[in-house]
Amino acid sequence: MPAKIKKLSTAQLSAVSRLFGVLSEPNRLTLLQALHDGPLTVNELVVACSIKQANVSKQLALLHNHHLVKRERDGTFIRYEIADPMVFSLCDLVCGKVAKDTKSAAAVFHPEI
Amino acid sequence: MPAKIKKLSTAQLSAVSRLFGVLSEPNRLTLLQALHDGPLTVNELVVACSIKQANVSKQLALLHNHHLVKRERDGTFIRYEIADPMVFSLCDLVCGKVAKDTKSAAAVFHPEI
DNA sequence: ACTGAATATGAATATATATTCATATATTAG
DNA sequence: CTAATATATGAATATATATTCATATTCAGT
Repeated sequence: MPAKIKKLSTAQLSAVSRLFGVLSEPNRLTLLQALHDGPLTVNELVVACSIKQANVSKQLALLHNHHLVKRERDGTFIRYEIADPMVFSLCDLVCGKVAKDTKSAAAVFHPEI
Repeated sequence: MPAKIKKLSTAQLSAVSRLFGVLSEPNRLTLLQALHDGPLTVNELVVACSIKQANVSKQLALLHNHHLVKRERDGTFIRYEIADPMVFSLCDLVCGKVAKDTKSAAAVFHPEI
């Protein structure tokens, strides 16, 4: 029997779901991943991720609104960086899950005896 | 300087984003939360969560496709339960993040000195 | 086989979100 | 102030997703 948990209010649930929503877009994950090793400017991200500049700007704005990245001006450049490394914990968990499911799906076709 | 990570392929990124997407919907989170304390039938979920039956069925199907819940027949009933408690780890992380951000947002209006 | 109850699903609609282009804003250098 | 460059944003479009209603399916009991 699982331990009791404090149930979230609908407001909390919608906040949580919104944050998950931010992570539910491949381009945004790509950007976060690119920022893993350190800060990058918008244009560096455009190049590194092969995403159009307008799109990069918008996705970064979204990530920034949700406090997942922070930014710092450097002349005409703006350097973005990870604001909360927690995103990587999240991605690790989900990634592990995905890997496990993929593996067991594969096992259906190649059962081990 | 953050440690190097193995970069995910675009296929992996899209799988990860899809799973986050599953968690990006308040009704689905409500259903998962309701299942936290143990298995429930579809109708019990309909009542507990105040979501229409057709919608509950569809969201459960989605959760099932992504191996987040499993089901078991019991006569005409179908009992759903959490398949992977990892979802609660995920929710805890995100919930903590949301709480922190909410708090610091509030601090803007009520700075401590 | 028929009935009633539980669950699932197709079609229609509404709503949100991503993407792109064109353009605006902001900053620095001259 | 002007030009050049980096970034952001508005408008338009395309695409996906949630929701609902009506109906189909599945199972137990008679």
